[in-house]
Amino acid sequence: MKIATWNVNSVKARLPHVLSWLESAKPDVVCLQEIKCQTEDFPALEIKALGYHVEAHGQRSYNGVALLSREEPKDVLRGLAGDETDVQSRYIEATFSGVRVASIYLPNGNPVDTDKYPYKLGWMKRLAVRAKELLESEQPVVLAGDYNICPTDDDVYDPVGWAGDALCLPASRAAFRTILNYGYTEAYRALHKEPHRYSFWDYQAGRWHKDEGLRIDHLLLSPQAADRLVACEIDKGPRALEKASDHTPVWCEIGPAQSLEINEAPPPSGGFI
DNA sequence: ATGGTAGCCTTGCTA
Repeated sequence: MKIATWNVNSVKARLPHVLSWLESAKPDVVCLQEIKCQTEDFPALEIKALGYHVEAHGQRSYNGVALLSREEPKDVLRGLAGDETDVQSRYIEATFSGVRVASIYLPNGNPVDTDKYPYKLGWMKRLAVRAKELLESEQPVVLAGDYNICPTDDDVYDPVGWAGDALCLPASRAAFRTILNYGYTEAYRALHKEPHRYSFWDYQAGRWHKDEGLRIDHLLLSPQAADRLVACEIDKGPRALEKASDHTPVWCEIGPAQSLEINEAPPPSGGFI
């Protein structure tokens, strides 16, 4: 089961890239972020024509998340609990083949001396509560999305220059580690040790061509999902295209559920002599 | 060199 996350920076502007990537990469589930349209304006017809179900949670102009899937989603949940006053569309969750999958667009948090940063940390606290609830369900869970967090300096092209940014501040990284410490596995880092592999390159200052990026798009796996993790890759292809999003897809492959049965050898025969 | 790019349905905001 191939599960991908991709911040598309407007699903309408990126529709041709999304369609061609679905056809070439053949993911089973795609978590989209920054669809930047209201739910009813999501270009679902074109995507459904490729055999995908669509569940969107949008808003006007900003944010917005969606789940695309080969299989029909079950138990779709829109929005992150814990703050009834929060009107930003940043969270959607559903079950596919027994795997609970969330598409997450975590707040950016900049500038850090405004109310945007406390909003980010508060949102992460609510996400941690939900992550813990899901863990206690003991099902395979994949929390995928644009976390707007560089987990370590190895995930930043210029750690010194970015040290005071909301994506790199110690409090941001600590909030991210809180979720990992509950028992989630960050799929890319579990399988790849090499530093400076990125999922986002700013449009400005030729960052893509200089490979000066950030790794901020992550897939967090519960133990029941991590036990089945067989691959995780960053697909840089879509970022190289004309009219690209500033993010590129990251995907993981979850293998079939393992049987608990153990093929034991017959018990030793014979006895005391 | 204090810039630069992209998308919104705006003429500034967000990233």
